[in-house]
Amino acid sequence: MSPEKQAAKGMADPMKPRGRPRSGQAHQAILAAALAELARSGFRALTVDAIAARAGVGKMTVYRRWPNKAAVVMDAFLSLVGPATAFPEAPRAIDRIRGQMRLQAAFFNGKFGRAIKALLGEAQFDAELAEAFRDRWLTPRRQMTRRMLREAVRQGDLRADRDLETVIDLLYGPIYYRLQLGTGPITAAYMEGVFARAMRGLARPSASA
Amino acid sequence: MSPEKQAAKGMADPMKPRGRPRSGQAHQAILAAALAELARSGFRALTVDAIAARAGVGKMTVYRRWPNKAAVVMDAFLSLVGPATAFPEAPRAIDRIRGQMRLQAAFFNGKFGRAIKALLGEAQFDAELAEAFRDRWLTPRRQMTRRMLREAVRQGDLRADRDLETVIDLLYGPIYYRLQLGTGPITAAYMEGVFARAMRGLARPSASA
Amino acid sequence: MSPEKQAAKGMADPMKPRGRPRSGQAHQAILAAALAELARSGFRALTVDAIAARAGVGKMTVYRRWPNKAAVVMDAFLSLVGPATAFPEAPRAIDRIRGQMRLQAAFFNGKFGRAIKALLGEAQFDAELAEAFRDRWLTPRRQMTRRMLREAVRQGDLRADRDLETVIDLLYGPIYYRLQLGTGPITAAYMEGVFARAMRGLARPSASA
Amino acid sequence: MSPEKQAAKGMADPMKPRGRPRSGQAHQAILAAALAELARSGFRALTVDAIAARAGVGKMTVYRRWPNKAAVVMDAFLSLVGPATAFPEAPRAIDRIRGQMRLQAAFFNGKFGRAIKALLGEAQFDAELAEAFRDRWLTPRRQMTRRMLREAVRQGDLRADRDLETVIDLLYGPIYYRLQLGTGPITAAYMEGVFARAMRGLARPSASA
DNA sequence: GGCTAAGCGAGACGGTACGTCTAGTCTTGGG
DNA sequence: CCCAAGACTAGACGTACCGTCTCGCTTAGCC
Repeated sequence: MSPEKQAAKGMADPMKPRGRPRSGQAHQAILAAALAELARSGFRALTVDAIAARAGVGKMTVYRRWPNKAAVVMDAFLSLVGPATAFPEAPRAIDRIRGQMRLQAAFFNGKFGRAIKALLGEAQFDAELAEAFRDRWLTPRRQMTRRMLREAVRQGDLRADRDLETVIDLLYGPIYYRLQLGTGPITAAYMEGVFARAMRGLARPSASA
Repeated sequence: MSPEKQAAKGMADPMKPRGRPRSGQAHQAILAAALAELARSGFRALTVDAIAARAGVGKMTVYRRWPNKAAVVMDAFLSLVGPATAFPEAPRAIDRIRGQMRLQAAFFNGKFGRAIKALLGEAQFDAELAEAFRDRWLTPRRQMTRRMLREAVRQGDLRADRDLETVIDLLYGPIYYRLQLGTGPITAAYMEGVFARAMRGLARPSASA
Repeated sequence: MSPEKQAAKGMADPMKPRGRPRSGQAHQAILAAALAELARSGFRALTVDAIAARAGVGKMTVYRRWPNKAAVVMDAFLSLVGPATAFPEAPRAIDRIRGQMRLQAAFFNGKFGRAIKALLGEAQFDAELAEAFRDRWLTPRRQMTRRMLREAVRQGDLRADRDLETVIDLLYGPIYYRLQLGTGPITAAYMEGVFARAMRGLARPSASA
Repeated sequence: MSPEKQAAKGMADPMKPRGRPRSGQAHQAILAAALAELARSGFRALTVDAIAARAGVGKMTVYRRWPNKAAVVMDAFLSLVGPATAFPEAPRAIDRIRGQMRLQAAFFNGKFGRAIKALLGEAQFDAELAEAFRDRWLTPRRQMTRRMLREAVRQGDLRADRDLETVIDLLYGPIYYRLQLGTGPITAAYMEGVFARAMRGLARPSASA
């Protein structure tokens, strides 16, 4: 998926590189073009020819670096959004989580939301793409969330829980669900609702004995 | 999407239908063939030609009834699974919900799970398909769940909640999340975990005051 | 090809016709529509659906009377031009032939020329159509020409010739040649040139001894 | 029609050609396959898919070079028969013409005759195809005939004639007429008959004064 | 007046080929 | 060995039209 992985195909990694070196300029141009085409046409209508043409690059140069169209677009997307949706600063970890959920809601509502939908949709048909999505988008964010959750437990705001994965799913599942299924708007208020119910629980206090 | 909607395109709906009526036999044969091809090849590899050939039907007969391959397969899928994943009987509504969640987990693990993934993925690119998915798969199930939730409130097991939509998202979001993102297996145990945490809440009892 | 031939398929020709009789009105409407479509779209672009629609007739009603689209158009064409291109009156038969050749030139230049081209073109792929063209267009005209030639021989203007077929070919071959190959305009002057050279011969008088 | 003409569509003809050059091998393979399919199935039944498959070539490669199926087959035909039906050697030009007419009769009776019929038929519906037929089949042959006719005049066998076009039509019109209309067999004897009558003329010697 | 047979307008049917499109690979000449 | 350009194979797509079939109805002659 990544250029490094591509390059590793040749066996002579530590050897001195021969011939004309790859143009970093081309790399950037391709990513930019991919992003532009993604915005213009959406994922499906977008063609590799169009990306190459817009980048002023041969198609071969694209395929030398990425195995297929989905991978290019995925990389373009990730290169762009990498640092976004961080956890805002706050004294209590629980508030940082809540803040991040609000940020994510805003994020999912813009054009990035559409891009994520498309990429995630395509990933249903392409295992490698799905892996890339998990490894480079999802996992880092879950990692961060896990850290926050542990901190919140330490600070006495959350119960200790052996299975943080499920906890994360409970908090973030609903937002992806709405994004993909389109059952309603993804607003800050909605995220607050999810957060509050997840914290407090749905059962009547007396009943859960 | 559905044939009825198709037919409604003509302006003279209440008029008596003229000409040779559409063959219900062909309709059924196409749906069956679509299902068979879906099982054999998966959604992407499956072709309309193959469906038509297997159904012993001209390609035109397929395209006369559905606008594209996704719509056919969606209809085929829905015609099959329509009645599945019902709420099992139980004295308390809250237990019926939990039971249904376990059933759904099983359901999502089989070939239906793969079909749903594919359909849901495709729906990210096709608004009409997305609508069909919502209207014919999702909405009826949410409707049913809503009824169950109200019953559970009446029976004193759940808090009253003005926003049942969010409650449903909290319960079912995680399962779709795992299905689509592949972050872990969808087991009965997982569903129990989701259910339990959603009921009890994540916060330390004292903290949520 | 003709309706009579169609009707003769049943074995009980002399039997009294049963059931609803065929509508003469539909027959005429179809021929008229075929002609109109021929003028509008040319032979290739013209569709049976269009003919039927314009005639306000079901497609079946067309196919009950003619075996295929070429046959309809051929009939439409012949019904129209039947009496045209007759031999003009003149005291000497040789002049009637020359006159008819001039008429034919004019005829081939109009829209009928285009229709003949198309019909003749199509006939290269359809034996039945070719037969119809020969039987109903060509043969009657050749018959007439043969009679004229014999008369001209009797009147002392032509040599006696055992093989009138070749003579006719010599006179009329060139006009069809130009029509089909498009090597030049089909004018009255051209026809005169053909006629004159055919009469007088190409060889130097002394040389042909 | 021809590949050169195709290529000329781009505006930068004198520019150095960039990118991978078109494969001459593919070109030849397609023509050969087209010929084979023409022999096997006839013009109408022959499909572009079959040509491409037999040539081991993608359909796109066919359509990149020719605008439609008729154009391919025409090119294939012309590339094959280019040099055929030459004028046989003889001391007197008039005999060379007569000899060529006999050769042409033989030629038109074989499978080439059927191909010419089909191509000529198709050309009635396709102006470009007709042009190709004229430019690459007909015109060169007429050119040659014109030269022969002039030589025969010089040798004293033919009258001088200002309008050689009409003379050629008189000699060759009948053969195409029979080929297209099917009014009789195209034999050497028939050609002799045409030739003789054209030379000597049809009129009674005394009458044509 | 009812019966039977065939024709009627409409339009769906099976089939087949078309010409277009895109993905991903290969091949030029030049850097 | 990389690059831009663009041709390559492969194969699905959606459209078009052919000639046939089927529906509910009408129109005739015969009983």
